[in-house]
Amino acid sequence: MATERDWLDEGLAVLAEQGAPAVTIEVLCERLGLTKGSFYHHFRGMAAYRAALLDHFENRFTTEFIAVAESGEAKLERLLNLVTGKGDAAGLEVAVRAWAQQDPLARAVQERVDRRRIEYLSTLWRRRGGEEPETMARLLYLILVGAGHLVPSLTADELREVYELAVRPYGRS
Amino acid sequence: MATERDWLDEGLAVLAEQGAPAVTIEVLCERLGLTKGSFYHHFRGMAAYRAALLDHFENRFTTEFIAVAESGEAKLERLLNLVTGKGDAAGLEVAVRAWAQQDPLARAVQERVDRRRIEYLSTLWRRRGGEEPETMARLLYLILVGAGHLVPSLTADELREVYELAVRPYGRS
DNA sequence: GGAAACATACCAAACGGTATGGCATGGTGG
DNA sequence: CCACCATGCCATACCGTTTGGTATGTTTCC
Repeated sequence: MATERDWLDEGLAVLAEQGAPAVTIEVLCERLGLTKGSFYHHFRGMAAYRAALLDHFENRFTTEFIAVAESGEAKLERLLNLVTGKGDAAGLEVAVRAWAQQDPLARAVQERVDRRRIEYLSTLWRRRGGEEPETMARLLYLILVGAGHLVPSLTADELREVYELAVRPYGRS
Repeated sequence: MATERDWLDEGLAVLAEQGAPAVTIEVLCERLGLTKGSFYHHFRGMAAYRAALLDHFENRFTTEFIAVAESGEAKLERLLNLVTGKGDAAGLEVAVRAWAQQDPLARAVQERVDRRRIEYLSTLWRRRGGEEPETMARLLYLILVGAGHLVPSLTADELREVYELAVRPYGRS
């Protein structure tokens, strides 16, 4: 028995592994072990599903982005781990950005996601008493995004070096 | 009358605008105003074309990356312009990175491209007498990559601010 | 010099396979 | 009864590939 949430989570997984064009009803059905009848019970059609999927992505990966960082000290450290860390988060980002280049709706979502994340980093930096929080937030975010796209990925140590060089005058966090 | 080079340039354009899955023989033929017979005159088949396309990309967008920077003073400035500047260069980067996630050959190409660019930035920084050239090269490159993926793009001024903040202790270039 | 053979670049059409979204019907368990 | 799902089918579109043919040079060789 599958819930709507299951369909959406599986969609994000397919997105991360194979990109937006691979997110089809048949692929989802096969991976979930269900059939099309089930899909059409939960969603009006493919267009509605895609919209719901983007909504799901926006909620999970901005809210979660912030929530992970907020859950404890060394917030920036946690964000770095989130980028290098668990498997397909980076792949998902890559896939969505490629999707955003072709689909206006996906682009709108990506735009909100980027803006909200940068805003959060800005308040985070301001909270620490850093200077130029807006620009510094952009710098940190560009590093995060870049690190998620580099081939091959930087090692954790290399990324830490880069990060420390970027925040040089302020020391570690 | 089309040359093999025309097919490859058009392929890069399709790649930048619509992503790797859209690079099909039919799409290329329509855009070039030619037919499939012409395609099969120049290439053995789709597999051979894709390999040639990746090769074409690697040559143009690493060699060109370096050549643009080397052609005059203020080399890092020129690289920034290359990112924000002319149209679909950023879109091409996004598309190829998405492609690299699914195709091993594309991934190998992307890996070489990233490595060569970082190596070049490293020598550039070393030439200026900067400290920690390897790490600084990675920092600069992550900013470039991140900037090319952000939605919406940073303005030229915003990007310049970020860049100046990153190289803070060394002043402008 | 001139005909024959070849090379280059392209066109038109069709084929075979596959994937896809969509839907209609029928079943099952709570 | 109804949410939930299985099965089966359709119509379509797409895509790589093959084949055969056209038109224009270009070389070869008697």
